[in-house]
Amino acid sequence: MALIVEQGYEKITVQDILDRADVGRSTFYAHYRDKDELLLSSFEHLRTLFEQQQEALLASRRSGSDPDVNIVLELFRHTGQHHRLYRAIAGRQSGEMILKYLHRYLTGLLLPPLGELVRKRKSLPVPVDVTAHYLVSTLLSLMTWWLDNNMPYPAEKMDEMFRTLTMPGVEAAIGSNVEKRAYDAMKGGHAEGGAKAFYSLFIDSSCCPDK
Amino acid sequence: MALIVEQGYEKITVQDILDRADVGRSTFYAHYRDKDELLLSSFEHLRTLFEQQQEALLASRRSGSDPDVNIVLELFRHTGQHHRLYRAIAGRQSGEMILKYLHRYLTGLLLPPLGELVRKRKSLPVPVDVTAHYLVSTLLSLMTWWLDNNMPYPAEKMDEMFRTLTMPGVEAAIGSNVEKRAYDAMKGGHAEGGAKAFYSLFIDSSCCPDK
DNA sequence: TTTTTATCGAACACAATGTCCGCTATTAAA
DNA sequence: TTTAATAGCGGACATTGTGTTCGATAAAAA
Repeated sequence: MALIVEQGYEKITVQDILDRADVGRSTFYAHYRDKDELLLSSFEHLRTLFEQQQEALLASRRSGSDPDVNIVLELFRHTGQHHRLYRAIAGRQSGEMILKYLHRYLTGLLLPPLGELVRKRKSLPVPVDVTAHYLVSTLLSLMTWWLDNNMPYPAEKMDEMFRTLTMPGVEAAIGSNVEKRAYDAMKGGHAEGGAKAFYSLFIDSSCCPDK
Repeated sequence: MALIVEQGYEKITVQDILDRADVGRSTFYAHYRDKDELLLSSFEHLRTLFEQQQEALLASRRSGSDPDVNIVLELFRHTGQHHRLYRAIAGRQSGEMILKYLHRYLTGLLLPPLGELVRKRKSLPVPVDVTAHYLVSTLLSLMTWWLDNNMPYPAEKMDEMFRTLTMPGVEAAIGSNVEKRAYDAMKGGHAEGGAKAFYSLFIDSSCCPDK
């Protein structure tokens, strides 16, 4: 991870990793097929950690008064908590391989609730897959910016900015007017109770897909 | 370009290029330092072509009744016109190098008018640099999607979708309310006359920076 | 004590990069 | 038309990086 931030993922050679980790060449290849697999496995650890924490959080909230979990906020919190690692994974110096992986993963997270939301509508100003692609790209680009600039704002502020930028547009894109209240409530700082349909795009109860 | 679409930029070797172009090894290195420089030079040709066309378009419009040029629409038109090349440059199979270059270029195009727009405002819900980063990433991601999916919609429709998705959010991000009319006018399909301030973000008269 | 397991380092084949040099067309100048 | 300059060709080469193999060594498990 340090090497990624130092010289960029693509430029790293296996020898660099060997020297830094003080490990023999054959030892490395006994564990990983190549550079990519090493990075992927590191990310997998973080991903399962995140999903376990979300599951725990969801369980604790289910008994409480507010059972909702804001996925985007939790993502910012999680990446901020492990910012040194995620800066390597999703930052400027990261590689294409892992960014594509992240894009797919986030799409899997955001697409189901979005699809559910537009299921009943017939014609949309913007097709769903475009909107989904847009949402994931935006989230990823905001995260990258945040991590690369040493997180100048708290996760909560980033979540707020993400919503401010994307929500009105998505609302227009899915041709919703019923959910106007959700956005207004959200903009006020906290959106509890009442308006669900649109806001629930990220207030998801099924955040852990492979389970 | 064909090789990029076939096997992805990163995987291409200089030998592949030599074989496909039926060119000697030393000939290649007499003209370009490496793979990157070859792609960059190809893109430079397209970029200057675009800027020249924009200049011509601007000159012809200046005499007419509507002197405005919609940069985003022109970008979609231009990339659509050379879609085979741009699919290699900005598509799924493209490399990180050129995408970063594109990002910088588009930022140079969109940042000045955006900065001009928020010059007078004191505090913003979302900082300008975040909004700029967001806008460029969104535009780039929509273009990539469009090219990779064989351009299922005309450039005009893509421009419309881009606006539908981003404009309301940007409006909220720069704390504008005066420009509400601009967005409404735009949403109607065509926004001529009247509302300028916000809409002019992309209706730019200084589209060719290096001049 | 014996066996299993993990690591090490050296060596190797292979692929790709970028450079060098001498040969040969083609083209432009003398 | 002859001559000189230019551009391209292709083979050879040093270098760097990749991924594999093998025998030796040390520590942990049986």
